[in-house]
Amino acid sequence: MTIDPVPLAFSEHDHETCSGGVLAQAGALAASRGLRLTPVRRRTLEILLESHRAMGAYEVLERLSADGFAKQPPVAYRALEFLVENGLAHRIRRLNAFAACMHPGERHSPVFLICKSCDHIAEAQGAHVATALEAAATPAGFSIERTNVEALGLCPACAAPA
Amino acid sequence: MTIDPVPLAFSEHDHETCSGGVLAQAGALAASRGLRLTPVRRRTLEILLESHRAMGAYEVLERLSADGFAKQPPVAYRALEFLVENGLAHRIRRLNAFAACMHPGERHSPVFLICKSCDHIAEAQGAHVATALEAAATPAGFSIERTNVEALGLCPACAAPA
DNA sequence: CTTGACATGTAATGCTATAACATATCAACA
DNA sequence: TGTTGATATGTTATAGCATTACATGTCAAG
Repeated sequence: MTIDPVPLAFSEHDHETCSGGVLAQAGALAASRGLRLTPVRRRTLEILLESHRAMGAYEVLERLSADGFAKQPPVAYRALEFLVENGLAHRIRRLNAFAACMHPGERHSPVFLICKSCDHIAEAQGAHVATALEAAATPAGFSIERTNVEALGLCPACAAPA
Repeated sequence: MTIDPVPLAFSEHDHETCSGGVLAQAGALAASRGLRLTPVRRRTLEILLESHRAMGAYEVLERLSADGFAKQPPVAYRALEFLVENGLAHRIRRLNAFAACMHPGERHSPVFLICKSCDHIAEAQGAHVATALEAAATPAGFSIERTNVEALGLCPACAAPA
């Protein structure tokens, strides 16, 4: 599977299929890497996958506790950390929040497009951005390990006249 | 004045001249735009300019209160917000911190290079990054308003063998 | 010298994140 | 199969970041 040039996040789509597919990919990835996708972790990912929005850790925590998990912050933070570490979710720093990765297991340098109006988030192809970033860092003698690239703006639906 | 291709942040340099110059630029910019660079605001900028690091709001607040300003969070946050809004400082989201802008008044799409070892921050040329970002957002129909581009890694000094 | 806009002082609170330690679970191996 | 070590979870407490709300002060225009 390759990454869609146009992310679904901003379009009408069959979200059941969308999220289900990603969940399946995530499960397969975890299995192939010997990761332990435990109940809390899996459930956390499911919660993130319910929408194309970023959720704060405490919002996730609420949901988890409604499902019978403990309601202390570390529960959510640990699950989220696991997902992020293993490429199953992303941290959206601008929002102090987390979003499911829509392309788990695939090499991608995500660029997050954050709609300031509807709060939806899409993960765009950032390969060229990553290249440009390397080019900007190299003359400074800086070696990049990780990057955050986030753009705030308006998605097509919200930009369209009401 | 044009932007240095290689930022000074990661090199030995005459920091008095460096920060003094930026402060002067900032002052001129404020004057030309009719901005009120009040004592707290000016002092806040000076504090940020003392090093090429990002400082948390509470760290700035400590410094301000030592200079006789009130020691409540809004004091620091308001001054920092003013500086950021007017392009005299940047917010480094990865660190929940703030850094002085090294090129106030000049059009630039900053890319922040954050050394994870010495904590110094350089502001690199991000024009090409911005172009690539636009190119990534356009097919999604997304219109960008603001961006954050941050890279974590090692600066030349810290990457060099001890 | 009044008015209105902007800036600052101050108190209280809310949100985000982590440290530290106890307990439990699970897989590998003796 | 029982021990052990690694990993995961429960739980308490606290640290760190940020904002709301309202009172007070300052300054320039009219």
